Amino acid sequence: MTLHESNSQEARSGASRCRLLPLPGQGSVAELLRLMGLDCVPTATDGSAISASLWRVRRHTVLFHEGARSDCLYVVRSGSFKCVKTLEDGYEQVLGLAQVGELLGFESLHGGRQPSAAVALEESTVYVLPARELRDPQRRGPLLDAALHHALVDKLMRAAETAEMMSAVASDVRLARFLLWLSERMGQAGQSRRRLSLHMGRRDIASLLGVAHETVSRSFTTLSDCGYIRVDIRDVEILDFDGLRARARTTRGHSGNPDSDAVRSASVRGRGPEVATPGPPRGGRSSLPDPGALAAA
Amino acid sequence: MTLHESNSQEARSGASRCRLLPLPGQGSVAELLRLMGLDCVPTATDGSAISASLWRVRRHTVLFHEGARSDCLYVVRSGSFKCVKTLEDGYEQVLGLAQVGELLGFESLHGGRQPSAAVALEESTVYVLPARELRDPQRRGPLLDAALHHALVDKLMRAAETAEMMSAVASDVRLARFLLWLSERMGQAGQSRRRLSLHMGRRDIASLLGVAHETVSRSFTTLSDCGYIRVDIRDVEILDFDGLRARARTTRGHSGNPDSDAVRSASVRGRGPEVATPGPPRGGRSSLPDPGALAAA
DNA sequence: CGCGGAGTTGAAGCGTTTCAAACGGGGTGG
DNA sequence: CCACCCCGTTTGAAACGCTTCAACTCCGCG
Repeated sequence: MTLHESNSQEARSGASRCRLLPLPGQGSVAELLRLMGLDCVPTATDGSAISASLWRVRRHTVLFHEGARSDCLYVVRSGSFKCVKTLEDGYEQVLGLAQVGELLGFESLHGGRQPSAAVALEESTVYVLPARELRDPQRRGPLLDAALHHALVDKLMRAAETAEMMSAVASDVRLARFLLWLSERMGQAGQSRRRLSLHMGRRDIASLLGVAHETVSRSFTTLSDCGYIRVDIRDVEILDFDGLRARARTTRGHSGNPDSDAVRSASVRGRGPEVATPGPPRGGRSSLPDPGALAAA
Repeated sequence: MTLHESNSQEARSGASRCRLLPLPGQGSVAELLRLMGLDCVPTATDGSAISASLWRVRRHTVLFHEGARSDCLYVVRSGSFKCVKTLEDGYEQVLGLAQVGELLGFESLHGGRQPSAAVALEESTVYVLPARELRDPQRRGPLLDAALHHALVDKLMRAAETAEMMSAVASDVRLARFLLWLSERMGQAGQSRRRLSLHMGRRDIASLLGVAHETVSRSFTTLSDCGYIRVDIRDVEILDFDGLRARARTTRGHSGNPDSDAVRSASVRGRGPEVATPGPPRGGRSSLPDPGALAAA
C-alpha cells in the first residue's frame, strides 16, 4: 500500500474545500494499520495496491455531508467527529461520536449515500481510503484486509456501547454513562481518564443523550454537587469514579440514593426466556449451548 | 465450504439443551451467502474450508448467554432474536433486534465475550460458523470473505438505524418509528409491510424503546385512535402509512412553523459547522496539533 | 376452577420540557 | 480600548408527559 502524496487530491477539490488539507509525508501505513486495530506491524510491503491519503480537518468543518455520495472510507487518526442528521425542521440529531481509530463513512463500502454528516469537533486528521479500490479484495492485501475486518467489528462493538449508553432512564444517569464512556475512550487512546475535554456544546450533548440542553446543564450541576465531577464548561474532571459509576448503574427507579434500594426492581421473574438447562434445577452448570460442538468438523 | 451434517452436535448436547437442533440436509451454502448479502450465486466450490452448521432455535430459548465465550458467529436464517442485557437489579434491557440475514455474536470475531444474550422471539433457524476458522482469511474463500464484509457493513448500517429510532422524544413517536422500521425490515425479508407480528410482549418493546410498558400500551391505543394502525395484541396492521410516517417525523422543538425562524436553522449560518468554502485565505498547512508526534511510527 | 401473567386503563406524583431571564465570554465594530 | 452584541450556559417557574401504583379484564394452563 502506498501513502498517497497529496497531488491529485488537491487538484480535484476546488478552492471550496481546501479545508481538507492533505498532509504529505506525515502519516505511515504502519500507523494506519495500527489505528485500525492490527496488532502485528507490517514488515515492509504488504502487497496491497490501495492509495491512502492523510487529510487534516479543521474543527467545526464537515468531513462529508449527509446524503453525500462519498466514495471514501475514513479512519480517524487524531481528534474526533460527531455524526449528525439534520431533520426537516432544522433540528440537529447527533447520532454518535467517532474517535481515534474509528471508521467513518463505511456506508461507502456498499456504494450508498451517507446517512449522516460527519463534523470535526476539534482539529483532526483522517486517513482517506478510496472505497472503490477497497471493495476489491485483491487490491487490499491480507494486512489491510485483516485491519478492515478488525475495524468493522470494533465499530460494531462501539455502536452497541452507544446504544447501551442511551438506554438510561434518568438524565443524570445518561450523563454519567456518557462521561464514563468518554473516559474509557480517552483512556484507550492513551489520554487521561480523569480529565476530559468534551469539545461539544451542551446542545450537542443534549441531542446525543436525547434530552433538552437545559436538562444537560442541570445534570452537570447535579453530578457536580454530588462531588462526582468538577465542571468547567467543556472541561470535566472526574473526581469520584466509584460514585459516578454507581450513579451510572442506576436503572428504572429513584435517582436520589443509589444505595437505599430494596429488592423491588423491575424484576425479571417468571416467564423470562427459558434460561439454559430447562431440565435440571437452575443450578450452576455451564451456560450456553456450547457452540464449540460444531467445530468438530 | 461444507455444510456440516449434524452428528456431534446432538450427541454432545444432553437432553437439557436439545432445543438447539441441527437440521441436516436443510440449508445450503448458496443460501447462507445470499443471506449475508452476496449478490452473485456461487457456482460450485468456492474454495473455503469453513464448516458451517444449521441450527434450529425454539422460541424463547437463548442462542447464547450474556458473558458467554461463544466462539461462533451466527447468521439468522429465519425468525428473529432480541439482544438483551440483564442489569444488576434484574432489569432486562433490550438493546436491539436481529432479523433474517443479520449477524449475531460478531464479538466472537475478536475473541471476546458476548456483551448481551440473544433470545429467539419465534421459531428460528441460524447458520453457525466457527469463529476460529473464520478468523483465518485463508480458510474463508473469496466468496465467504466478501459475504462477511457485506454482512458486517450491513449490520453496522442497521445499528445506526436503531440508534435513530431510539432518538425520538415522545413515546408515541418512538413507537411509530419502531413500527415503520419493523415494517421496512419485514418488507426487505419478503414479507408483508402492512401486517406485522411483533413476537414480543409490551415489556420488551418498552425496554427497547426506553419507556414504561404501560406507556407503550397507551401509545398503541393513541396510534390506533388516530387510525394509523389496528392493534390486536401482538399483531399490528398499518392502515395509514403516511399518517404514521408524519407522526414518526415529529421531533423535539419547533414543529409548528418551519419558516418562522427560517434563517436560524442550524444548517448553514453562523457558528454552525463552517459548511463548505471557508475560502483559500484559511491558508495552507500549519503544524498538526499534536498527533504528529505519534506519526513517528 | 383458580392461579398467574399479559394487556389495558385510571389517578396521582414527579421528572423533564418549555418558556423566560440573567450571567459571562468572545467576537465585532465604533 | 471599550462598548456592544451574540451566543452558550445557567438557573427559575410553570406546564406537560411519563412513570408509578393500582385495579381490572382476558387468556392460557395446571
